[in-house]
Amino acid sequence: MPANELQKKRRNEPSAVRRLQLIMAALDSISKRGFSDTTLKHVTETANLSHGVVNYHFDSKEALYDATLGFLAREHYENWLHYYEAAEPTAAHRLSAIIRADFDKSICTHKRLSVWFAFWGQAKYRPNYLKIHNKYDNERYDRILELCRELITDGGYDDLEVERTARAIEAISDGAWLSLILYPKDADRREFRDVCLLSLSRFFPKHFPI
Amino acid sequence: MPANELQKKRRNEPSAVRRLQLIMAALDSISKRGFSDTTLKHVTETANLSHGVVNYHFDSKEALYDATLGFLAREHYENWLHYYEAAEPTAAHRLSAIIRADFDKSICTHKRLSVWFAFWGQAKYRPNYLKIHNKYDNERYDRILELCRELITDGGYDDLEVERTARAIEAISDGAWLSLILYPKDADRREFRDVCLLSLSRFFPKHFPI
Amino acid sequence: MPANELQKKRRNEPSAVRRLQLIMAALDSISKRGFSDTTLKHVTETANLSHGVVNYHFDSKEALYDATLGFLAREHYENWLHYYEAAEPTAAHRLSAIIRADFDKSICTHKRLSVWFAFWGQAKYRPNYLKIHNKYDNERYDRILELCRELITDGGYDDLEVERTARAIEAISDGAWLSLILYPKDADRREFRDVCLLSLSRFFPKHFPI
Amino acid sequence: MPANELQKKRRNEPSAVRRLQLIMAALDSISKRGFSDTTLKHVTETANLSHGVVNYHFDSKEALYDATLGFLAREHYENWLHYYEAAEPTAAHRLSAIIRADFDKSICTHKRLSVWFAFWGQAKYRPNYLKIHNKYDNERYDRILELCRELITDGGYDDLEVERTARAIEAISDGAWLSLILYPKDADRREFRDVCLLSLSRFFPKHFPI
DNA sequence: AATGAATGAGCTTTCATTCAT
DNA sequence: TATGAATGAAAGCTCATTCAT
Repeated sequence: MPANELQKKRRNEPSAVRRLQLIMAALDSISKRGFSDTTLKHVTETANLSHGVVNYHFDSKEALYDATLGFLAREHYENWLHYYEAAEPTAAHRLSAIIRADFDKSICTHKRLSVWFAFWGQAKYRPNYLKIHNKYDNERYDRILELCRELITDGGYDDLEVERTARAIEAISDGAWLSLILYPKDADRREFRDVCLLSLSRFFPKHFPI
Repeated sequence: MPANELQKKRRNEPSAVRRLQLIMAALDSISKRGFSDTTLKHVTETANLSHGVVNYHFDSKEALYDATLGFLAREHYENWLHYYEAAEPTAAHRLSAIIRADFDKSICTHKRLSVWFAFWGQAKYRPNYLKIHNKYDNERYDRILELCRELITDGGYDDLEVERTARAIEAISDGAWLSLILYPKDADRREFRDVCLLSLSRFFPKHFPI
Repeated sequence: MPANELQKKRRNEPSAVRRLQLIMAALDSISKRGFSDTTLKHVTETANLSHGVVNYHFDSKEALYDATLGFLAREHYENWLHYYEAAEPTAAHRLSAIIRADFDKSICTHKRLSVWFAFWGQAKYRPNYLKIHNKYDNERYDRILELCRELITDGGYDDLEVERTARAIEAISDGAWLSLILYPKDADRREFRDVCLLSLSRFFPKHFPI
Repeated sequence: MPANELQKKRRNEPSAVRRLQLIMAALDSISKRGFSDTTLKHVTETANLSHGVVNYHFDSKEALYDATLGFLAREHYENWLHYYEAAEPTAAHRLSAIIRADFDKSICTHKRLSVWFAFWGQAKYRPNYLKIHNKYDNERYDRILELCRELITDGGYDDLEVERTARAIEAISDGAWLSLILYPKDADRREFRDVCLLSLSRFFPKHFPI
């Protein structure tokens, strides 16, 4: 297809496509340069679009970032939900699925991880980010909590307090991601998945025998 | 104290004092506004100094940030080392001490945590930050690893792989911090300390009975 | 013309027009204030444009200065070439033309002369300036050299060394410009043109009888 | 002499010595970096003195520059006067002496030339510079004029107009300096001296036979 | 006399946003 | 819808000058 055909084609694309195109470009640029060094010029150049287009499709740079985080959060949500639903319908398999989901090849990429941390680094100052993130993530915690409750009841782990257990499990998978960013050399996606699974087996040894 | 007294006092302060003053102001401003929204104007206004001082005492804004992270990392280092040395000289007590140190009142403040994450959010794009951070933090991991090895040998936890265990423990305490930032409402310093200690007891039940 | 008409007109001007506009404004400002006291604020105010345009159309202030010198050098080049080509096709007329060109009303203005010396005053420290200048000026020297050679052969001035003669002639016309700057009161464009022509007649008396 | 002796000694030096020290340092820095890139920090570092010292000995940076140009102009003046007085007391020898003086090893250095042009590049905008320069240089022109008058009368060069001739000779020696700056590669002090002397011989062939 | 920390006006440059086309 | 020239606020940084010591 000659260049001007492509041009024409792009002209007529519906707004939603253009928005997604910009979100992907933002993702790319933030992952490469970080948050504070990403400019709209970078984003539009990455997307091969003109400079003015961002403020046409988004109210502001902030709005684009909100949408980008929204995309990331939704993608994350859909991924673990898919793992969850595909797992055998036992609490142990489901909990394991939720954890393993976070280390899926499509989710646990360098690019995405660095953008996650870029956002988290700003979470405290941008209530929006926190809101968008929690909107999706609270459900994950609730699900983990519920599964822990089932396992504790089922396994008779009398000394385990449900909430603390759920918190610990969530902390471990977040911490694993942080390690993947901070020690990119030695860190490996699958290795850290196994670190998390090892932890599960320590909490629920009857359900996760080694 | 009248203004010109203050003026007098400020002049000819040794350079190190002024540097620390600026670092503290940077810490304050970053914790309030985040990384990309902090300007030198904010910093100098917080420190009640003139605009030009920063570039007099530091080569650049970047250099001030390096120094700020350095301060934070060193403070963190000295804190856990102090806990470590004050603990009873057994592996279990020492490991517990290193973990508890991270939740010390002086270290685990909202202000500091938010700055930590601000830095981590940039770690990938600023090799400097990573270097400064790792310079201090590698030793902590090594110590954790060593203590895990002792505990595993001592307790006969044959099914525990040392490195993975150490990684899990480190991940849990990092993840706890992340939770403290992301869910500031429900999250409590002491609660998350106990989450971490609970995890320890799951890994080494003989050494950390509940 | 009402202000918003002007506004309209200014928008979407082709880039080349805006660049030239900025170059002319730079020329103006440098001629008034000199090199080190010219700021982009002066330039944009002279051009009645907003502050940001310079860095939109030029990479930097330095790049604007390069373009300004380039403009000046090219204008100078085209001027003497025009004189040269319009002259009767004899060596004597042509040499005279090249010299007289430098004192043309459009070239030998106070404004331009002062900018030339502003640049020359920086030539040693900015290799760029020298390069741009020499790119055009070398050809002038080569032409002078060639014409001197013809005249010497033709007139049998056996005691004249070609290169030295050409150098002397070039030096005289440069020195005349310098005098026009240094003694602006007594100095007159036409007077110094005649000083140069007098010198020609001393070097080649047979060709330039008085 | 140990360092602190030197220190002591410097402390007690009279003001004039310190002023000269700063002027030499300014000369050095301007010749290396040019006018607009020279800062007082450079100057004081070159002079191995403390930052604040310039404003103690001079009213302002401008005042230091005035003094620097004054030094240069006076040195130039004394140099040609010395040549003049040392020459055989004939008009021809004296004129030749004034010209040759400008190419003396101590005067015609890269360093000094570049500073001269830096000043000339600013001459138009700083009446002070022009005043300081002319204060010394007018006398040189008057002397050249007088000598030309003698030579014209003596040699019976009836077609030579005195003022124009003097102007031409002055222009040639200034232009030679400009060439030495603009074409530093091929240009040689002695070569350009000879270019000037060649010109003299063209104006006054009876007095300067080749 | 000399020092060097401190000041602050003013510089160049960046960049989100606007808007005529 | 899309473009990209234009805007101008605000950033980091420089540096002549001041001044307590």
